[in-house]
Amino acid sequence: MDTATCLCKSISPEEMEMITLHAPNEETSLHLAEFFKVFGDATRLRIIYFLSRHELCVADLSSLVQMQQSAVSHQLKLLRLHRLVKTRKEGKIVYYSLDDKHINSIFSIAVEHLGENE
Amino acid sequence: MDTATCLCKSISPEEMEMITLHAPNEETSLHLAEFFKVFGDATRLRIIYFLSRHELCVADLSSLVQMQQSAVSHQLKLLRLHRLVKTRKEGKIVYYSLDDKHINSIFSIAVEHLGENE
DNA sequence: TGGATATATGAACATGCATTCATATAAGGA
DNA sequence: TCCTTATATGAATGCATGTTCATATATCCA
Repeated sequence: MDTATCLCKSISPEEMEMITLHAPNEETSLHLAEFFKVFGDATRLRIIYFLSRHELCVADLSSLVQMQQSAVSHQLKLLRLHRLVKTRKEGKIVYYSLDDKHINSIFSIAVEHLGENE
Repeated sequence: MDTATCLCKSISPEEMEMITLHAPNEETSLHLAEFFKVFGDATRLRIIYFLSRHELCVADLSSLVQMQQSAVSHQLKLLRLHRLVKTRKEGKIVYYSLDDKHINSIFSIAVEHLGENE
């Protein structure tokens, strides 16, 4: 692991410098990675799908995704932490709904990508 | 874990049925999750960033992301598997470049999301 | 052919994380 | 107040995965 000089001589030192300078810093790439990680789980994706169709309580989500209430609660906590869902409490019942308008755009692009391969 | 009937009575059985019927099947959500998982790692994100700026050989990538050549190769293999990068061989040197036009759109949306929170 | 360089890859290891189980909290009803 | 129901949460567990080390393959050069 030496300094970032181009070994292949296919790219000028100036260009190399530019690329390095404008690279996202460690913090930024970590944040981005954390964000994408949230979508990297089938259960969470299904939860997000159901919430995109209708506001739902935990029990309903639990039966829709066919997972234990505890598992769903844990996942919802993570989604809340990343501000992808919001809650509304009514007595004992907590209603969850989506809290991010970007989600659908991100999904459609991902689906496009998958559609083009194979 | 019982069948998907609405427990909260906040949503009609017909609507519940519709939501369930149109839900992405297990295979689809798994594929989507796999796709997002690829972006859920800071090292891979940095590799993708550098490749978005310039075609690069493994050694250059290795010094740019400051990781061992082996680690970079492993990650590149994963990116290749998901058809996010493509390769071009010239003698001993293998040049990598991006092979997905959706990547930038996905990134800009993610950055938007992060920008809006805090 | 032998050596050097660029890249790929398998095994090992450590860490992260999704799920489960048990239990806590909170609210409503009897 | 006691019981039931809805949700949250901490600890434990098992599996996935990123990195490293050692080594294999492939290409170029002398």
